[in-house]
Amino acid sequence: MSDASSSAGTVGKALEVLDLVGAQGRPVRFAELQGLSRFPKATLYRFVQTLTNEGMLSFDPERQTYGLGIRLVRMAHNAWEQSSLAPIARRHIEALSAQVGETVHLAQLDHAQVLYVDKVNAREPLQMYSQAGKVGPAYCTGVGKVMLAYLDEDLLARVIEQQSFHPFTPHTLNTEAKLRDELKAIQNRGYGFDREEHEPGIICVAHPILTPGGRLLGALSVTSSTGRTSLTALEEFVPIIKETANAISVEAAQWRFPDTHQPKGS
Amino acid sequence: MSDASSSAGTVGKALEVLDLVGAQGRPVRFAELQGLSRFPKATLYRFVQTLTNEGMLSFDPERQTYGLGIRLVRMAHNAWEQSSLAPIARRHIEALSAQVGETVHLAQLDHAQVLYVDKVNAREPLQMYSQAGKVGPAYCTGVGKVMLAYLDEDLLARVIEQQSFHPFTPHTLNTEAKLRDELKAIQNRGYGFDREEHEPGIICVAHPILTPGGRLLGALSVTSSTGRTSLTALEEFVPIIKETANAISVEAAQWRFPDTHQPKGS
DNA sequence: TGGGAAGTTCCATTATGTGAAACTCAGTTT
DNA sequence: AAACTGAGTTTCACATAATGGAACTTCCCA
Repeated sequence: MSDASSSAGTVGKALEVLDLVGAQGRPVRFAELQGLSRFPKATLYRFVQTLTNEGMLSFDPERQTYGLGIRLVRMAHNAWEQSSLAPIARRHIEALSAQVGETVHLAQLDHAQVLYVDKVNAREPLQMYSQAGKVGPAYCTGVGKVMLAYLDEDLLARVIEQQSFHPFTPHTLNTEAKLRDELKAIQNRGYGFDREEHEPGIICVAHPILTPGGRLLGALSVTSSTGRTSLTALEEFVPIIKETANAISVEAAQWRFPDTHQPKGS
Repeated sequence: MSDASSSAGTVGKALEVLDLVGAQGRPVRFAELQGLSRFPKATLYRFVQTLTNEGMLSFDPERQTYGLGIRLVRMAHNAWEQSSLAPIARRHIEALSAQVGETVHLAQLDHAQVLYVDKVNAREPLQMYSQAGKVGPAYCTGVGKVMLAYLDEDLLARVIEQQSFHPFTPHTLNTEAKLRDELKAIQNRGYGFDREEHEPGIICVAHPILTPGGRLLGALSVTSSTGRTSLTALEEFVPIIKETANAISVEAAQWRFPDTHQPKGS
């Protein structure tokens, strides 16, 4: 009961361990984990055992290392398929990318971060950091700022608290005040920009995706580089982007389950 | 203590709920879940709460439905990145696909099923069921049979027990005896075929990926359709496929972690 | 062949999970 | 408008399952 922030129950702790393994980016030995986690050896050991038995972690007996398990991949495939946004948006963002000839990102807000859930590359892909499944900062990406702009104040305050405001580039908005001003501008304008705030040379126009009721679903962006085009040129695409966002939103709203209850059979 | 098969601890039960949600393929209401799960209402409720708080499930307040959460997508990205096979194999299978001009699959064995972990489409993609993250039957796919052929007898017996032997097509090997004969043939030959055993018109050549020590890592296949080519023609590719499998295997073996322990800082 | 570190098991203690039942609160139905 | 319904939520006495210090077993390296 000391910090309510993360994980009270057993399940939460187990997931914490899972994240810890995932965060390393490579399979880890037990001892490494022990050093990183707040749990005593025996406790951690049991978690790792359980998770391995459950298929959420995989154990490599040759190397004596634990990695994220294959069951996760399967689950995530389901997650992606059933998330109301990504599968529906697919063909729309493909069409958009084809029309504008640039890379398109689809993102959602995950806690205080941007999660890229899908990406369609331009014919000549940019060399950049994003990728489906990757997370990025919210305060200095086009999609991130646009989504923040459509959060209600309570949540926004909490999310802003968690931003690092690390100055990735000279253009990064590195204070809450600057960010808040930007969010107001986005609210007025209805869309936002990334002015090389996260990666030098990378710019984008981003647009929110809202339910008809105004709830935030996610955001999409058209991304390019200063070498290829300019913000002014990208802004030309806003009408098409807006249309795409709308189309996704409408389709997502129609996405009802067949009926209140389903037949029980397979 | 009735069936030790699935989930003893709390974590296991929570994951069971998670799978249940995932299995529906669409967001579900609480009542639906209740009907499907073995847990009493209050217990199930708490699980769903916990999982939602943890970000493993997402709750849509408009529709009052639960879906798999966004945290899973993030985890899966990590899983894919740190699995010893998929990221390493990427460029190899891309090269292979470019060379042979056909679709290439990379698969691993997940319990008794084939999990497709990556896929590179030919220039003209086939209309077929596979996709990264999807699972398929082991006894009637090229990659599946090849992997079975390199399992040791103990495990093989257990895995075979779990095959349905459903006759997807007239060519499906629908008995254990037929399958066992086929596995022997594969062991002698070093690679295997799919002779329209899973989907009519879909054929492939599959090759195992083994560690230098002989442990099974996965399998890859070159897939095409009877309309486009023949098994005999596909068999021509075996040397290149074998080479690719080898290259992947070698690279996977070198894939050591930097050192026994890592610095603690972020 | 001994010292040390990694990995594993034990078990008394206690925190956590459990689930029947009671409650709330819509949206019906009478 | 009062009673009913059923989904969703909360409560609380009880029991199971998690906890972690300490002891034990490898396995490696000197």
